[in-house]
Parts: sequence; C-alpha cells; structure tokens
Amino acid sequence: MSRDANADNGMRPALIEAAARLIATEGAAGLKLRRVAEEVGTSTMAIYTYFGGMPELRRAVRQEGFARLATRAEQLGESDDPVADLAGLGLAYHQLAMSNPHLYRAMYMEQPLDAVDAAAGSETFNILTAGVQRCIDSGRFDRANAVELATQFWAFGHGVVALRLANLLSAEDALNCSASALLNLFTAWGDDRDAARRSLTRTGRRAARLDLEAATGAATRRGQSD
Amino acid sequence: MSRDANADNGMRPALIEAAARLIATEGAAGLKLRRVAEEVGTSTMAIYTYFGGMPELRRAVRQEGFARLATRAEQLGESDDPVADLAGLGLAYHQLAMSNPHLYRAMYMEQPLDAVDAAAGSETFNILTAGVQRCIDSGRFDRANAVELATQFWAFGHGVVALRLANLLSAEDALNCSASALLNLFTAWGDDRDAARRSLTRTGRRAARLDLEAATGAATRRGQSD
DNA sequence: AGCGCTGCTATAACTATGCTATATCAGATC
DNA sequence: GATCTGATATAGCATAGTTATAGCAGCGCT
Repeated sequence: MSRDANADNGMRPALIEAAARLIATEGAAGLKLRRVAEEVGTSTMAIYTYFGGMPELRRAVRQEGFARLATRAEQLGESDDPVADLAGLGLAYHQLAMSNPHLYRAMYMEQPLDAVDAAAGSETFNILTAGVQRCIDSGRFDRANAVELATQFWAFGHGVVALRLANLLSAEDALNCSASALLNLFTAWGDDRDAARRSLTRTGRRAARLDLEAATGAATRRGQSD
Repeated sequence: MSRDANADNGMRPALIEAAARLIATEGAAGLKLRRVAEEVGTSTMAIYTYFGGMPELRRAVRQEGFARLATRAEQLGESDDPVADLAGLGLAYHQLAMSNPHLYRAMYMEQPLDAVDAAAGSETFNILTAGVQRCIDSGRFDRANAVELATQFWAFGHGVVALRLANLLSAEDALNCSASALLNLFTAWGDDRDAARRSLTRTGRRAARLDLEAATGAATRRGQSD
C-alpha cells in the first residue's frame, strides 16, 4: 500500500495536478491513463472512481486552467490608467498561453467547449468586459457597449495567441502587430491616439519590470524595488 | 482482390480523401488507421506504403486543406472595390472554417505547425497581403507595409474563427464583432469611414447572393440570375 | 465485540488502435 | 520465361481506455 497523497482526501486534486503537469510537459497526447495513475501512485481505477473516465479528467484539467487564468487576471489589479490595465490583461493572457502552450491548446482548441467549459471560459471574458467598462467610465473610451468592445479585443488577442501557438507568427511579429492593432482599436473607441500610445508603452514597461522581478527572484511579494 | 480506386494510380489521393472525410464527419479522433483502410477498400498496409504512418497521413490531409483554402481564396476574383474584396477574403475564410470545423481545427489548432505546414499556411497569407496591397495601391488605404496590415487582419479574423470553433462566440456576435472591428481597422488604415462601411455592406450582400445561388442550385456557373 | 454494509483500490482481462514482420502476388525487366 | 521489385494481405505485438471482479478498510448498528 503505497499511498502518499490520497486517502479520501486529496486524491482528486492530485490527479488533476498530475494530469495538468503531463499535458503541460508532453502535450495532450502525453496524458495517458496509466501514466497519471502511476504518477500519483495509485491504480488506474482511481480515474474512474473520481472522474468516471479520461474525458472527465481532461475536462477537470481544462476547468483548472480557466481558474488559473481568472486568478492571474484578477491579481493584476487596477492602476490609474485603465487603458494600460486593459492592454495588460491582453498581455497576461498572451504570456500565460505562451508559458503553457499545451494546456492552452487543451483549454481552447481541442474541441468545441460544452456548456460547462464555456461558462468557465466566459468568466475571464467578464473580467475583460469590466476592464473595458473602466475605460469608458473614465472617459478614455466613448460611451459604448462594453461587451461589444471587449469581444473585438478578445477576438484579436485570441487570434494572436492562436497564430503564435500554431507557429505562424513570431514573438516579434506578434508584439508589433498587437501594438499597432490595439492602438488602432483604442483610438477608434475614442481614446486620444497619443494617450493610447503612452498607455501601451506603459504596459510594455510594466511587463518588462515584472519579468525582471520574476527573473531576479521572489521580490514580487515586497515592494522594495520601487 | 477488391481494388476499386487503387493500383499504382489513385491510391494516395483516395486515402487522403477518405481521411479528410473522416476528419470532417467525425473529428480528428475519428480518423483511425483501420477505418481509413476499409473505407478505401484496402488493407492497413497501404497507409504505410504510401505515407509511412498515420502522422504523415494527417499531414497530407492538412496540406490538402490548405490547398483547398488557397483555391477558394483565389477563385474569389477581384472586383473594382478592393476593400470589399479584402473583407470577402476574411468572410470566405470564416465560412470555409465553419463549414468544416474539424478539418480546420486539424489544420491550425491541433499542434504547432512544422516548416512544411507553415509554408502551406503562409500561401493563403500571401493572398491576403496582396489584397491589402491592392487597397493601398488604389488609394483607399494609406501607404504602409501591407504585411503588417495583413497580419492585423489575419490575427483578428483567425481569432474570430477560433472563438467560433471553441463555441465561445455565436454566429451573430461574430458577424457584429467583425463588422465593427473591420470598420475600425480599415478606417485606421486610411480608408474613409463611410466608404469602408459601404464596402463592408457590399461584401455582405455579395455573400448573401452567393449563398442564395448555392442554395438555389448550380447556377454559379451561369450568370443567369442577374 | 461482532456483524454487515458501503465505497475505494488493485488486479486482471477485454477490446481497439497504431505499427511491424512476413508471405504472397502482380507486373516489369532482361 | 526467369527473376526481381514493389505493393498487398494476413497475422501478430505493444499499448491505449475501459470494465469486471475480488479484496479490504472504515463505519454504524445490535
């Protein structure tokens, strides 16, 4: 009996975690029943008792991915520049996808999402809509339906990510393309073109700073470096 | 010996066609070695003699899909409204993807494209770039790098399609979102806003007319209905 | 305590899938 | 006409997901 992290306790999360790790490291094809079981140190039956089968395990991994994405988006916080914050949401989306391409593919691209998955996916969209609404309320964007604008933003951002994942767009091209297109969209939505440009560069700088902090060490917790 | 469409002759195309049909009707998971073989009326060895294995068969199906897409884009032709033609390219892309979601997913989303696939995929992008260049040359768009503009267009269009395939966007929302965003982008690229609007409605009408013709019958060959 | 019930786990077996080895056969070449 | 080449059919192997079954731990009840 070699049970480490199971009992009636953390078996389910452990299986999800192992499955997510397998997908992340080896792709969707690397997620095999027997493999997950042996990673967790249990038998193959565990997947059936806790999930019902592999499809349900995969779904649980997707849900976990959506939850992580929403968490990441929420912890970004709000500065006094709502347009920069909006661009930051897009950038975070992009970075998360690039740092975990297999998981992202499993979440959005492997199959049409059913109602449950779509609900989880829409949660992040609501965060995006709120970000757009802030831009409208602050007067940077003209009054408009925030959902419609957010949809345009989302479609573009998702497209860039999809092309990146498909290996059809280089990192550099993605950056240039995004900067130009977002500038165009923000301007069309009512923002001053120069103000929009400043917000975009602000987002870029902030991202670079966060990257630096992350690279330097665990300095993210303390606000020491500025 | 029940060989119908093989010999050293049409075996390869027959296998590709059967494989594409299986993907189209049952999804990527429905493409199984033995299934393809029995559809064509041969043994499983045929896949190995003509392709080397299932991965290579899948690749051949992707290439076939890219070729069909390029053909479709080229046969669209050029009217005297290059902006409407450009929008028409995007619409055709969308429609082809929606009419064959499984194949489209297999082409763009299942895995990062290798060099061979990326080359085939870029072919359609070149058509798009040419369409943008026409808009620039005609004076509708400001002088700019056609590739950069085409990339923005492509990213957005691909994003809409990806969200549609993921079941995260309804047909209606996709239409509204595309119309607004393209209007914004075209205007930002130098086109007169009202002219851009007219071009977009023109594309919509043309698409509706083609749909009607297709629904009515094979009237596409003859120009009888108008 | 003893009993039995409930639910999780391990093992083994079943089916299907991709792939490989091998024998057979058709057509080409000299 | 003999031989050689290349494609095909058949059979078999390894691995995948899934299912059936037996065992076992924990719990409540008498």
